[in-house]
Amino acid sequence: MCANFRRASRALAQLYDDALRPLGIRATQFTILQVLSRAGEVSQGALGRMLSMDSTTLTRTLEIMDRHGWIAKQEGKDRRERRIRLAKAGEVQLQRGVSRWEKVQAQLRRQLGDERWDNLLKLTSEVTNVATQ
Amino acid sequence: MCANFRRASRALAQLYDDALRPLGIRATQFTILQVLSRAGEVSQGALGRMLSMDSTTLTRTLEIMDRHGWIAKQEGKDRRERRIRLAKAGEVQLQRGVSRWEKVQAQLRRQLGDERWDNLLKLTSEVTNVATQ
DNA sequence: CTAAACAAGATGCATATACATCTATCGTTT
DNA sequence: AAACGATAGATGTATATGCATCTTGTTTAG
Repeated sequence: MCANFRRASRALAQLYDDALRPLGIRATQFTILQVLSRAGEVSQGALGRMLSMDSTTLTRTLEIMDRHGWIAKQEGKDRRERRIRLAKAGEVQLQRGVSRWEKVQAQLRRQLGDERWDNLLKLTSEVTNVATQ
Repeated sequence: MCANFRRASRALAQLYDDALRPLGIRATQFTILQVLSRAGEVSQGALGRMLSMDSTTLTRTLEIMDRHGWIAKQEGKDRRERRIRLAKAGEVQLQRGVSRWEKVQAQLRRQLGDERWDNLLKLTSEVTNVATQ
C-alpha cells in the first residue's frame, strides 16, 4: 500500500509540477498557498498538522517561499511560535496558478470518472486519518 | 488530489519507516528489494518504469543500496545499461523485513477494512496508470 | 518563586525526488 | 565505414522529507 501510494504520488506530482513549472512554483508549495488561503494565519506546527508534514520540514519549505515573498512570518504571542500567513505576492501566485491547477484536475477527473474521483478523495483522506492515529 | 496523495504518502511512509528503522532500511529501498525479488535482473530504466520513478533518481538510491551490499550492478550486453539484481545481503534484508512490513499492513488493513483496502489498491494503481499516460 | 518538565522551531544530516545537461554507446542512413 | 540521431545513465542543482538533537521559551511541581 505504501509503495502504491508513493508511486501514484510521484506520477501525480509530475502532472501538477509540469502545469505549474511556467510559474516557478512546485506542487508542494502551491498546496501550502491554498491551505493558507483557506486557513488564514496559522502557526508552523498547526500547518504541519494540516498537511501531515513534520514541522521541521516546513522550516525549509517556508524559508524558500519566504524568499519569494509568497508568505509572511511573524512572531506569535507565544514567542516560540512562528505565525504564517499568505503575503500579497502569494495571493497573486495563487491566482495565477489556480487555472493551471484546475486544468490538470479536470483532465484527471475526466480520465478517472466522477465516481472513482470522489471515492479516491474520500479514501485517501481516510488513509491519512488512520495512518496518523 | 495531488495534495491528498502526498499527505497520505507522508503519513503512510512514516508507519512503514518506523517499522523498518531497526533494520536500517527505508520503505523506498525495501520496495526496491521486493520488486527485484519478483522481477529478477532488470535494467535501471526498466526498474524506474515499474516504480514510475525517474531513472536518474534510481542512480542515487541504488548507489546507497549498493554500498550496503543489498544489490549488485552489472554491465548489460548493451553497455549503456546497468543490470540490477538482488544480492545475498539483499535477500537476507528482505527476509528480515517482511514480517515487520506485513505487520504494518495487517494493522492498516484491519483499520480500513477489506473493502476499502481492496478499493484503494485498485484505485491507486489506476491513478498511476492514468497519470503516466 | 525556582527548578524541572515540556513544547515550538532551528539545525545537522541522510535520503528521496526530478529536471537539465552531459557522456558513452547504439542503431540507422548514406 | 562515417555521420547523425536516439537511448541509458551519470552528474549538477534544487527541492522535499523526516529524525536526532539543540536552543529558546513556556508551563508546572514543590
